[in-house]
Amino acid sequence: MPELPEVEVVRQSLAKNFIGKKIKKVLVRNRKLRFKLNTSFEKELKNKSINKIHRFSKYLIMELNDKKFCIIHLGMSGTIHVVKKNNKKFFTNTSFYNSPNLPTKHNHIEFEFENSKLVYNDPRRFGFFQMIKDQKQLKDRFKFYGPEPFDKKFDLKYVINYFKNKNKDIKNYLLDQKFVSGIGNIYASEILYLSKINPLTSVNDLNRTQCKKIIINSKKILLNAIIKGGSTIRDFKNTFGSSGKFQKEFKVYGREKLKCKRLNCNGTIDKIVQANRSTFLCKICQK
DNA sequence: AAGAGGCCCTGATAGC
DNA sequence: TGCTATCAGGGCCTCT
Repeated sequence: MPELPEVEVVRQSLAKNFIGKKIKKVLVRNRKLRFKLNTSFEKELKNKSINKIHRFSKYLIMELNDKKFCIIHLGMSGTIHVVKKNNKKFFTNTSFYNSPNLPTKHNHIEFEFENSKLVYNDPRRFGFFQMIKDQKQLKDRFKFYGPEPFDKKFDLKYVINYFKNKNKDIKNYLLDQKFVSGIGNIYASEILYLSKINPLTSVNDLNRTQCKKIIINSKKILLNAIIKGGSTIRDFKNTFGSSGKFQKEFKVYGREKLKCKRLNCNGTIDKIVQANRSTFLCKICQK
């Protein structure tokens, strides 16, 4: 679930709940995430307050009052849950999980605040937490990442220039974080569908108009997803990233063999595989 | 340098 | 029912 829009929705929720709050205790149940958690992790966070919560691409960046940062990546299956203290069992019993959306397994990391808890859950453990010691190190951490779709730098000149002498499929470039940051497998399909561009098209063969469309539609799709995510998540008071109600209306993703939603198109959505990942498209209206 | 492929890990689901 | 195979929204690393 976590592409840029989902991470942004999580960021907003975390900001609402934890800005200015002090981390009283850090509990780590499993250090073996995507990267093994440093032994000093707990100590570096204990008694620190959260000044701000930023986001870059699919990364959450917690800015602490000692000017260090804690970055969080949700990987494929990471979710963050907020548990409020008004649950009686909160600090007295480990089986406090009576929030219906909070899993009982794979809750690897918890930050305890005075009146609430942040719980990090991640079955596949492709996500990670990482401490960053200062602004400079933070900048270095992301120096090989391309601009976000919203970034002014992500313009026609940048795109055309980047595609020079390249010949991968456009779908793969949308997933390439060095080119553009924050787009994942779902929205890559959606962006190309909206742009009426076949995902198999080599970037060599894209004209200016098509490049323009990709830029505009990347912004459009992601912004819309943030708005939708924000509105659907509002009903979930303590839990973020829960499945079930967190649905979006995808035009192509997951719609294999269903009818193309474009007006006056008789096409059927196909599923193909590119670089070992599924791509959904309508071969009739995506040329 | 660019591009292809393997791999980290668990859980849900499909097929037999 | 229970086994095995396949697939999942990410990104890093290695090899060619």
